[in-house]
Amino acid sequence: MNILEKITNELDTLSKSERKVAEVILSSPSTVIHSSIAALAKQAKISEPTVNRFCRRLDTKGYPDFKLHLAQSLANGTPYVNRHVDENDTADEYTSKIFESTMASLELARKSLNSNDINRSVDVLTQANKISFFGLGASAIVAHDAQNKFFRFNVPVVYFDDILMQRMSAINSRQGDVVVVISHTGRTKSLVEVASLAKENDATVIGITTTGTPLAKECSIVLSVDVSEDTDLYMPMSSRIAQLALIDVLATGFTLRRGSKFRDNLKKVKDSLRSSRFERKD
Amino acid sequence: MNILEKITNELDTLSKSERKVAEVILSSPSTVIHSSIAALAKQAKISEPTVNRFCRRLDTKGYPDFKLHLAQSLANGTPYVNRHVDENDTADEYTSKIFESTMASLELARKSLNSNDINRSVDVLTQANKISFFGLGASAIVAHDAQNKFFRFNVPVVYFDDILMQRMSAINSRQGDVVVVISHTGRTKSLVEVASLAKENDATVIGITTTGTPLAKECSIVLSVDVSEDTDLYMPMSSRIAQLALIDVLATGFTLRRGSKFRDNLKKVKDSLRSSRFERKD
DNA sequence: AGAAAAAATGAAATTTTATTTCATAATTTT
DNA sequence: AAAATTATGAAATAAAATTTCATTTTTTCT
Repeated sequence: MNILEKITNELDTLSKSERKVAEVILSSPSTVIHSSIAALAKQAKISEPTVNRFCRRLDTKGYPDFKLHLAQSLANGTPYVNRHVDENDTADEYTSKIFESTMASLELARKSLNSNDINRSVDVLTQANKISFFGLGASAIVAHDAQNKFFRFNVPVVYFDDILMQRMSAINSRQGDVVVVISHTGRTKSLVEVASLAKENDATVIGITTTGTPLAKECSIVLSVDVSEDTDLYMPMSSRIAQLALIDVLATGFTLRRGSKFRDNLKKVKDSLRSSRFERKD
Repeated sequence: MNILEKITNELDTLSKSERKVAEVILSSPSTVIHSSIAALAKQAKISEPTVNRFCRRLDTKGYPDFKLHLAQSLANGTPYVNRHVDENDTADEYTSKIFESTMASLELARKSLNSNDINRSVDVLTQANKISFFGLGASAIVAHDAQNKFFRFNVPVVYFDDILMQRMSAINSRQGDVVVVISHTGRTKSLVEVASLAKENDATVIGITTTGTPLAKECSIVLSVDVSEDTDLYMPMSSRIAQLALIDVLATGFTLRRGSKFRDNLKKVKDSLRSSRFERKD
């Protein structure tokens, strides 16, 4: 844990003099890491042993060790955090906030993913007779993207962003088929039903959704993508990006499982697009 | 600069004994931050003053100060970098690599964006009579996503991922229309043509592409989204994610420009979806 | 190659910094 | 209000880092 947070937390377990030390440190931690124990004691108007005791109370070995912890906390700079866009933000500000929040979400999502489930998903995907990706709204584009990727693998793949098509497709699915259902909320009724229908028809259902949602309960494998809420502007933002990163992971797992010869084919697919592009001069 | 990198850089300006110190530090920096100068000297089999001189040569005030720098470098953790997926990676490894590369790309993309251009883009978007988003392949999903977002704003918006439709739409465009053309490579012939057609017909053309591409040259406003190459598996990965983040930025700018009353409407749009979802228990 | 100069190195001394000890002061409990 | 507990700092001690300086090693220049 960050030592600065720790100081704040334990502020009330400290004695009066120790609190003075804490206050000096909190008010200007970057100065403190360059101060000797004597200098800090003087600034806080207490004695050196008090500083020492203060350090020990925070589970450090002594003053130099404490400074080390402090230095590390300061170094952590701005780890990406969700920063909310504010009414009066300049373009620069909201751009930074959005990019940083997105990065923070990716970090969170990565933690919520379980490599075991990814492995199992890659297993079933590589062995599938047919792969279908279903999503609605913002998740539709994720399904769309997945189709675009898996299509390059030369496997039977479809995507639907239409409730009825999804339903028909789910009903017609069979053993050996894999249905990937994508929904951030995991509460979209029609998608939950589609998942359940596909499962009844013996398809393997992979859910890309948040942990513990109704959709998660209907799936054979759940790939949990937990991100902080997309509350800023009432529209999905980070969630779909984290889902796309997961699609990349699945696609990568797929190609790795298929071996190097398969990857040569991918290169051919890419090269086939060349004639549609303007040449690069460099 | 990271002190570990600095040590590596200056390795050949160091004397023989100092290099021994450097090697011990590089091989196990986390041990060193808990060692005294004597302990380190002993481990490197040199004298204490040598350690001290080593520290000074790296522009630190002395050994304790050096340790502080070292601690900070260690705390910085792994700044996100592009790490390439390897044939023998485990699921955990390639998942981490993909997420981290994505984050690294977002960081890069954010730097390549110019807030002035964003501001101008938001300007023209808020004043547009009609907005069209065009993309092909992986960029098609970005266009698709943009439509999804801007549709909520209750403005006339279309998206096309079909060459002919894009062409027809471009030809029919007029003053006051905004055409957003999305292409990572910026070299897709048909898209460059579409951009040029739209421009000839007096539409404002916003290009979401890499700096200095043929597409960029045809646009009224270029939003440069530079990411490191998506070379890993011959398919677009980070590029489309960075583009999506940019769409979020534009959508956010749009709503901020429109004011708070407009945002209440967005909430209504979101709430309208509620009945299609299973209730949340919490 | 060999002498002179320069640079590098470490032992010992010194200085700085941190910690411990212990007496006293402040606070809490009874 | 006395006793017990806890907090505090002065002084002593210990530890760590730095400086000084003599010695060794390396480099440069005949």
